[in-house]
This record gives sequence, structure tokens and C-alpha cells, in this order.
Amino acid sequence: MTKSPQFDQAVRAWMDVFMHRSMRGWAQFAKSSGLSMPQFSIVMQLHHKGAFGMSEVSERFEITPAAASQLVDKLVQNGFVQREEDPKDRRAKSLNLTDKGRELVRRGAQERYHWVDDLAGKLSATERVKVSEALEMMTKAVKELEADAVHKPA
Amino acid sequence: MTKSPQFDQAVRAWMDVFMHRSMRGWAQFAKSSGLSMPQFSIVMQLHHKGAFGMSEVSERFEITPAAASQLVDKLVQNGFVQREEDPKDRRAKSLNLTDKGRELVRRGAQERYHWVDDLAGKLSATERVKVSEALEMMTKAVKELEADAVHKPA
DNA sequence: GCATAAAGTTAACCCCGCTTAACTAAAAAG
DNA sequence: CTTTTTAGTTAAGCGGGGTTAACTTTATGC
Repeated sequence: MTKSPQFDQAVRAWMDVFMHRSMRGWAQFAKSSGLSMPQFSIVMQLHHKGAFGMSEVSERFEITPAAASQLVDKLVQNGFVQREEDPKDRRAKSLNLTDKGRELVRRGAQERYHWVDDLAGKLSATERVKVSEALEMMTKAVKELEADAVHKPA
Repeated sequence: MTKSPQFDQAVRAWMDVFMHRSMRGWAQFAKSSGLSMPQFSIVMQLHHKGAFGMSEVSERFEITPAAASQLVDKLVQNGFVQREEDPKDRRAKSLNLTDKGRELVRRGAQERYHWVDDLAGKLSATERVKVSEALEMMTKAVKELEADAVHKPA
């Protein structure tokens, strides 16, 4: 581990400032749309990773199948998620976002987008380029970390 | 609003990837220490902003004074927080972290630190410098945004 | 001084997410 | 074809956080 105080300090400062702003907005948006955080998380996963079944919900969120079933059920009742039989395996269910669900995701992204715009407005063009490059490096690094974690889990 | 697709895209990608990792770790740490997220948030606020009273808890978290009282009570019972009479106004209570509370915060910071180390390991020295600079710009920008928000609230 | 406002607390109640346990139904194994 | 495993559901019950309502205690305004 190559020590780099400047790096550590910069990342920590950023995390402090960014996490608070971001998490708050996140939670607020979820609440404003009438969803609890766990429900909202499922919707987001469904958006990012595409359709999947109950068992994957229970694995990804580390809850029992029963909890997953109940949680998803509320999303279905509220029309955000569609739950249909998997034709390949009639025991399994395939979960998908409905139009309403996709619309919710779209609105959420828009809100974040707005914040990004504001942020961009505070930076000069050259700064924006530098930031873009840096974030791309970071994103790549995080993905590599995650890939590592798969091969040798903690 | 100067449009910059590269910037937007980079920030969004980063947020997606970072938020998931970070929030997960966060929630897990809170749970592993026997605290719920709301309880943990109070501890963190107490750490960042120093001592305050019940009414501020209820304002900051947008909950009723009753809820704040109950929430804090659990933290007091578990020894993370100290609740004492404010000598200036005997109706008010002054909340403070106990040693145990501070120790919790310290451990949390350490865990984040560890993640930052891992991340640093994935970057070259020059990359780390670039990232540091970029994050400092971003942190500054966010703080300016927050300052703006105070003057003309949404 | 007395009425009113402010800071917290307590109690009753609700909703939510989660777990365990018991169950149904379909697929896989033998 | 029967047994076992797998996917998911339902029901009962628990604990958590939230609310409203009623209350106590201390400050303030007049």
C-alpha cells in the first residue's frame, strides 16, 4: 500500500461531503415516491441489472425468500414491478419494471442530473475535463476492486 | 449551463458505482455495531457537528420531538450518547458522544480508510495525483453549492 | 405573578421489514 | 414413478421507527 496522504485526505473529504448530500437526496426521493428504501433499491437493481427472479432478490439483499416475496409484492401491487412466470421454469418468477417503474427511475436520474448540472456550473471547462478523467480512473479502479472481490471473497 | 456530455457521463458512472459500494458498507457497519441507520446517523451528526439538543435532532432528521426522544434514548441506553441537562436552560438537554460513541466513529472511519487504501492500490502515482486534484475541485464546488443554497433556499 | 410558550418525555398505536415455520407446486434425481 | 430438491408464497410474530395526544417542567411576556 503506497501511502499518499494527499490522496487519502482528498478522497475522505470528498466522501464526507458527497455522501451526505447524495444519500439524503436519495432517501428523500424514494420517500417522495411513496417507496421505502429497500423497495427503491429493488427498483434500481432491476433497472441496472435487468430482469431477475425472487431468489436473486433474496441473495442480493441478503434477506430470506419470504422477505423478498413480501417486498416485491408491494412493488407489484403499486404497479412498479411486473412479476410473471418464467416459461423455462414454471416455479421461478421473472421480475421486470413496468412503465411506471421505468418512469420512476427516469425521474430519479433526472434529479441527480440536475445536481450534476449545478456542479458542472461551478467548474471551468478545463476543470471539468480533469474531473471527468479522474472519475473515469476511479470508476475503473472500483470495478477492478469488485472483480477482485469475486475471485477472493473476504 | 455549459453542456458537457463527457462530464455528465463520468459523474453519473462514478455515482452509480460509488454509491452502491459506499452505502452498502455504511449500512453494514451500522448493523454490525448493533445500530440502526437512524441511530447511526445521529451518532455521525454528533461527531461532525458537535453537541446539540433534542430539538435539533428532530429538526435535522425531520421527525417529531417524540421520535427524536425515543431514538436518542436507545443510544443513551446503549452507552453511545450522553444526555445531560443544559445548565443554561434546564428544559433543554445537551447530547454528546461518550467514549464508546467516539470509538464507534473511529472504527467506522478506519473501515472507510481501508477501502480508500484498496482504491489507491489500483491507481498509479500520477493517477493518484490527478484524482486528488479533481476531488478537491469537486469538494470545493459542492461546498459552494451548499453555500448558495443557504442564501437562496429551494 | 400568571398565562403562555417551549423542550422533552411517555404511552398507545400503526406500518414496515424481517424471520421462522408450514405450505404448494414444479423440476431433477434415482 | 417416487423421492428429493428448488422456487416461491402465506401467516404469525417480533422489533424498529414514526405519529398523535397528554403531560411535566422550565422560560418568557406582560
